[in-house]
Amino acid sequence: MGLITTRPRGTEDVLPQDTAAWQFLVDAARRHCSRFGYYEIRTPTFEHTELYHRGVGETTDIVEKEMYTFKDRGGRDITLRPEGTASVVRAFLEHSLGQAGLPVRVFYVEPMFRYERPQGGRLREHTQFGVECIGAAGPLADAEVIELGYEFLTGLGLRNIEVQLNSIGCPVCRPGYRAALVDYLRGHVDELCEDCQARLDRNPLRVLDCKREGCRAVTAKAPRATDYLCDDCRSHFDEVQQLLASLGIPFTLNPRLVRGLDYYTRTVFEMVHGGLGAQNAVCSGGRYDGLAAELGGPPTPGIGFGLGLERLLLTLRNERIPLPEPPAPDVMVAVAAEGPGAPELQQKAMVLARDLRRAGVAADVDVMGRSLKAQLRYANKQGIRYVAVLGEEEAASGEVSLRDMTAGTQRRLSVAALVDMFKGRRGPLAGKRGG
RNA sequence: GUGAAUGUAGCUCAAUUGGUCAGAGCACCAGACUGUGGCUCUGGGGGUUGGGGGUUCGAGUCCCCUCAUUCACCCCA
Repeated sequence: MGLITTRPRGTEDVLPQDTAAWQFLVDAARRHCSRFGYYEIRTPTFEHTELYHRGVGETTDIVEKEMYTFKDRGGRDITLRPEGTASVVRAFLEHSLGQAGLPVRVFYVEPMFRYERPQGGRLREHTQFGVECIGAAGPLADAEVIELGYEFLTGLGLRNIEVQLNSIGCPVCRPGYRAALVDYLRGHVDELCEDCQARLDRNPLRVLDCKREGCRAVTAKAPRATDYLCDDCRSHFDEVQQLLASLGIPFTLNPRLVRGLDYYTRTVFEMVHGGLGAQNAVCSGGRYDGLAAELGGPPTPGIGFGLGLERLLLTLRNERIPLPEPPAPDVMVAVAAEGPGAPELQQKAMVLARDLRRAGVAADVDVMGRSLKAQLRYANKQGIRYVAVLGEEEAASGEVSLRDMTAGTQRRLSVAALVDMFKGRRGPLAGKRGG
């Protein structure tokens, strides 16, 4: 394969046989969100690079090494969106969306770009379904957002979704915790891996989710964020848990859960599913009470999550959860053409197909000029159930021979009767198609 | 960015220790007494063996580089 017939690394083509499943997922997300009173928002695919430096944080992996950043022809510093929350909060501030009343509840389904080494369930371009609830500071909003994500996943038929929950405090209590954590870790520096030794100064909380055995052994006995929460954070976290319990959403507390983005405060969560390999988080999010102010707007609390659709699709397929296949046309108009009369019959076939389509029927027609046998083979392979054969004889009497490919039966009927027969049908018949 | 494995027709894979080894199955196209699919049979198209360089009389088979894929790490959706 040459360069021009190969897609860029970490990207994916969604082929015709897969688009029905994609549309189903996106539709499901939209319906689900509208049930919760969330409205769709669309933001640009690229933003000023500064938005992510300020919003996501200078020391995060995303900003340090994963962004697709470039200068446009006007010399502006631009970055392809690596995550959704910063853009949404930016739009919230730019358009003063809060004026319409709080909270502002929105969702999006948009592509994200991160320069990472591709792996199962991890791409350089992926699609994220995310929601944001902006303006509500209390635990009710946390519970609502988590409920929305959890019900979405289980509603698709997924079993064994594990909700992991933690609280990483706020500007009041986190410094104290951070100091305690650093203090503890300093006593075990030599047991930490190189990466974590570097993290100690830059972003000590991140040492907690290191997977290396040595580090895990150290952090297993490290102070926990939840033991250092201030009174407000403590009660907030307790109430979130009570609410989840009363909503019937099972969860487990994971003190190692810290999330890689700087804007998180208080509640952070992930929904994981086994069978995804190392990339097992299908949905994750948290509260970001300081983000709006960080971006120069009035202090405004918020909470949301991001959910990777490629990863979700992978999980659904692994779990053998049935997904829609693209429907085949209802009927195909085939031409039984012999000799000099062929062009005229082909024209009539095109006209008949047009009339069917005008009547709302999904109709295929041969454009290859192939033999009747080949046309039938084609119809069979495409899963088209009915073939209307148009030959000299039929054309002369304004009829077609309608063949039912499933039953193997055939009968003559007028063109008008054919259109009527399909006209009443609601939606295309299901059929198999492609690979 | 680190480590490992892999890379032969659209797909799944063959090809003794480097020497007719560029093949098979499926798929595709076309035929099988000429207006009819699915089954069967016959025939056909299709690959500069990911790309580049090197060793050799000769490389898909050995060496180097590069690109890509997969898995793990890093991290995340």
